[in-house]
Amino acid sequence: MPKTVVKEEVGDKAADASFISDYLPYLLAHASHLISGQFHDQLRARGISVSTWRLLATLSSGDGMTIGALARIGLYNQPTTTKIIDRLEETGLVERRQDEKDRRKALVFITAQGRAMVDDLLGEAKAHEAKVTASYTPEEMATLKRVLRTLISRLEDDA
Amino acid sequence: MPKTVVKEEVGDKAADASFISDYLPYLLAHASHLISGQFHDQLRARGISVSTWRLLATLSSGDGMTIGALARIGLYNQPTTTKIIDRLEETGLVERRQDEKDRRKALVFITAQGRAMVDDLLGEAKAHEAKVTASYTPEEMATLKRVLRTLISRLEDDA
DNA sequence: TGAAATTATATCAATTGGAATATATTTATG
DNA sequence: CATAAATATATTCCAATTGATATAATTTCA
Repeated sequence: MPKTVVKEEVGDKAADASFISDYLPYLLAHASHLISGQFHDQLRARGISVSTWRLLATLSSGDGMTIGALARIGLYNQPTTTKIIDRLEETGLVERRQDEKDRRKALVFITAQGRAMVDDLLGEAKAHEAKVTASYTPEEMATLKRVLRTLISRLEDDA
Repeated sequence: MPKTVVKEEVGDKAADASFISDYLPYLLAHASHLISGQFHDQLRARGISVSTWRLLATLSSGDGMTIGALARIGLYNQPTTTKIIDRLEETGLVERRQDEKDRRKALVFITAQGRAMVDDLLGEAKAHEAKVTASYTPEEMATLKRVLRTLISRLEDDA
C-alpha cells in the first residue's frame, strides 16, 4: 500500500499544480491583469476612468483615427468605442470631425485639454512601467517584448 | 530646411511607431485579448459564457475553494464572483457547502454535470493552445511561460 | 445601376464594479 | 478570562459600463 501525500492548501495562493498555471492564455491574462491593475489604481486615485486612459493613449499615437481603428487598437468593440468617445467629447477631451473624402467616417482628434491630460498620464505610465520592470535587464525586457510582438502578429494572422 | 518624411496611414493596422507598441501592459493586454478572444468565439458557438468557462476552469484545479480564492485566481472581484457562482449553482454546474470549521466560508464544488462540461472544455482549450503555439518550439514556449510566471510573481509581491 | 461592403450609431439586455452591509472569527485589552 | 475592537468572508444594492443585435448612411464594385 503506497503512502500517498495529499497536496493541501487549496483555496489560497499556493495550490497551483493545475491546468491554468501552464495555460498560456491564463498566464497572459494574469500578467496583464496585475500590471494594468496597478496602474488603474493610480488612475482611480485621480478620478480618471480606465476607458478614458485607454482611448486617449491610443489616440496619442495617431491623432485623427476613425472609430473603427480606435476600437481595433484600443481593444474595444466598435459600439463600445462610440460610447466612450461620446463621453470624451462631452468632457471636451476629444472632438469628432467628419472625413471629407469618405463621409461614413468620423475622425477623432484630441483637444488641447485632452493632450495635456494624456501627456501627463503617459509620463505616469512610463514611470510605472519602469518601476515594475526594474529587476530586468534592458536585454531581457527587449526580448520579452519582441516575443510578445511576434505572438501578437501570428495571432492576428490567424483571425 | 530639412526635408521631413511624414508617417502616414494612421487609422489602420500599420501606424505603430507609437507609445503603446512599446508599452509592456499594452503588449500583454493585446496578446491576451487576441488569444482568449479566439477561444471565446469557440465558447460562444456552444452557448457557454466566458465567466462560466473561467470559473469552471479555475475550479478544475482545486475543488472546494472559497469564493475569495476563486476570485483571486479567476481574476474577478469578490462580489462579481458571488454572482457568477449564483448562476452556476442555478444551472447545476457547481454547489456551495458551508465550511464547518470556519462558518464564514462557502466552499464551492463542481457537480458531476459541471465536471463533464469542464473536462470537455479543457480538452478544447488545450487543443486551441496547441494550435496557436504550433509555430514555436517547445523550448521557446517553455521559456516564454517561465518569463511570464516570474513576472507574475514579482507583480504579486509589489501589491 | 443595384448589390455588397464599410462605417458609425441606436437600442436593449446583461454583466460588472464599487460601496455598504451582515455574519463569523480572531486579536487585543482591561 | 471576558469582552470589545479589528479582521475576514460573503452578499446585497445600485449605478454604470459593456456587449450583441439591428439599423442607417455612405461608398465600392460587379
